[in-house]
Amino acid sequence: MRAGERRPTLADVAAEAGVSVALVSIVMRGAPGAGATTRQQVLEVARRLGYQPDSRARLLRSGESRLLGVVFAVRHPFHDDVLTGLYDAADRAGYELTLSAVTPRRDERTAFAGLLQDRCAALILLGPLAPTADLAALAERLPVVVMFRAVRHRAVDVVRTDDARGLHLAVDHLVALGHRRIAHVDGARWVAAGERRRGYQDAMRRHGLEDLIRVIPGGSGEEDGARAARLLLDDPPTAVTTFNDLSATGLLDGLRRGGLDVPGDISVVGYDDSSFSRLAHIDLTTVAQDIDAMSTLAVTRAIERIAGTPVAHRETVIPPHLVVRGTTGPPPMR
Amino acid sequence: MRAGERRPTLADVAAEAGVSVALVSIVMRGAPGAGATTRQQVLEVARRLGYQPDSRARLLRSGESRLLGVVFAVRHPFHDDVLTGLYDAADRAGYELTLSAVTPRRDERTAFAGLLQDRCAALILLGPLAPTADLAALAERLPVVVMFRAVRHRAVDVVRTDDARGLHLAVDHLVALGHRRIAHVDGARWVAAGERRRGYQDAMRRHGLEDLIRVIPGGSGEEDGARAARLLLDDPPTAVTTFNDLSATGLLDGLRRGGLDVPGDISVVGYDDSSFSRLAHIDLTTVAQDIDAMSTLAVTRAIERIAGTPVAHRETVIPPHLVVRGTTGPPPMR
DNA sequence: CTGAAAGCGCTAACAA
DNA sequence: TTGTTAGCGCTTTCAG
Repeated sequence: MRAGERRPTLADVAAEAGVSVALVSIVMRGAPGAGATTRQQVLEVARRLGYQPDSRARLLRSGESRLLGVVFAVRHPFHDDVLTGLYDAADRAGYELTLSAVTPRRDERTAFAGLLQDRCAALILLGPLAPTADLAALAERLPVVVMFRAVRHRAVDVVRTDDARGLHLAVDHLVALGHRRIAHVDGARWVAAGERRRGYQDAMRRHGLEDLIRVIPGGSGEEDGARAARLLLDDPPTAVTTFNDLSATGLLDGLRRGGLDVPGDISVVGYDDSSFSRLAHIDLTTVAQDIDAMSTLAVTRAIERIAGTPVAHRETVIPPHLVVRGTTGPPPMR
Repeated sequence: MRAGERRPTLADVAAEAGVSVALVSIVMRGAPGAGATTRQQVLEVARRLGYQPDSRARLLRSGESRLLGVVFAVRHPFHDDVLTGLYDAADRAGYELTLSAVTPRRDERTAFAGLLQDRCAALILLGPLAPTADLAALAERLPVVVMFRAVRHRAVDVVRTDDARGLHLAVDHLVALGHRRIAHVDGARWVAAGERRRGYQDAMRRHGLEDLIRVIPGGSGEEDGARAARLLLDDPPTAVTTFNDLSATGLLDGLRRGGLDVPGDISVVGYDDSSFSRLAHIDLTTVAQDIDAMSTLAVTRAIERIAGTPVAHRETVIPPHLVVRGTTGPPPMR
């Protein structure tokens, strides 16, 4: 960029084209009310001058922001896929996305504040950890759609997966293969951990296996899975469901180091269908959430709220599906 | 959000506090020129009304944007770490970041355009794939800092890793362990692949191993690594360097399936220190880039350009370092 | 179909 | 220390 050069404004284009600014505005927005010839000319001048409309001024004047703020967390491979879906959905709806990341050194509060100042019309939060009260306070100011987490508050919209059903699918799959001694590695206090644990317990009961229910303390990291493996090695079940894929990979490694073959001796099911779960040497059977559907739903819901459309349900729960890969198979013969 | 409720403006706060808008503006910015008592009062009213300054109006008026646009790609675990570093650096410098993602269905052009409309003061691009001419055209409009890629154009600033040196480190490490037959799995046409390949070749020559230079066609994905493994199994070397971690994991899997022990029979070195390379069961020796230093440098450079500070070098090249983990060891005895 | 004028929420002169 | 005033670049009436 050469110094001293000002970016061209509407007025510059208007002057150069010999028309009024209002007309240029009409042309740039593609709004009706300009002759085809004039339109061509203006467009040509704008291109030549390298004119870029200033979205700040535009939004400021028009009052409407058509801007959706998204808060996501880095190092969640899962969120990357969601962003992809959200961009698609926003694009289809004629909205822009503005992103604010949560990083190890940038908390949710900061991420929220940034978006608030940008005058987003609504916020979409991916698996926020903030207490419900904070989310409710936010929702006081603008429509808030929370994804991948249940929030029991009437001001907050929720689009999440039926996590209990996810574990039903996992257990059903294992039982169909012939497993009975199925353990679950828990997700501790993480978002959705409780529902997944209860899903596991329900499913076991439904199959008449309540006496074999076994919940192992865990967490969201690989090391949590590895720790769980150590706890299981003394008396290994024939199959394990887990809170998430990362924990499952740690578990896999721990079990193999302990001399067990997967899936020969023991089957493992993850949760999330993370990108690394697809890697050939991990090849994890896992529960996948329908990210595209959920993204579309979240954007639609946000826009409905912005428009003030009455919405019947605050919470939308999407069924997950099972992706069967190489870490599950029949139990070993006795 | 209850419908019909307008967000409070400066004027609302001023009216409520019984002072002028200018004074409120001064207080909200923390600028000098307001009495302590008034300041307290105004702040209190603002808090009570839930006033949030409108950064768009603020920026529009002040002319300065203090906004850095960042283009990153989704599904690059590496970029997550860079974002973390960039937020830190921007925060220290008193700048805001606005993110625009490249996704499988949202190309770089679109990502650039979005930021341009937001009137960023400068752009930071993480490993852009766009041709140099496009980047130069962008740099015509505002300062552009490219990271993780060499761009030979006087209008574009570059902060990148000395990738050749990265492969020198890898080869030196392997040679020190006693390896001589070291192959390199190439990154095809990807950003930086050429320099890494040349780094490998140089290092081999420096160690008098030019006759043992062996470049295997590859790519950036796991499947490329797996394919390379098949090519190597006929006549395996004792060590392999790779274009990146993902390719290395595919290679690892392919080699192990082919009956080789890593690192007993063959050592493998990745590149990037991706988060998954740290997973205990992958535990990949890899070349790490100094992300924090590079992030700080990129932000600093962008701000220098915005301010019009004369900058001596357009290109800053940072040395990488080797992270030794479990996939490298001495070559097998003969 | 086109132009003139007002004002979005804010900051920065300047005046009081 | 405080208030008044004039815009930033744009959209949006409302006249012509």
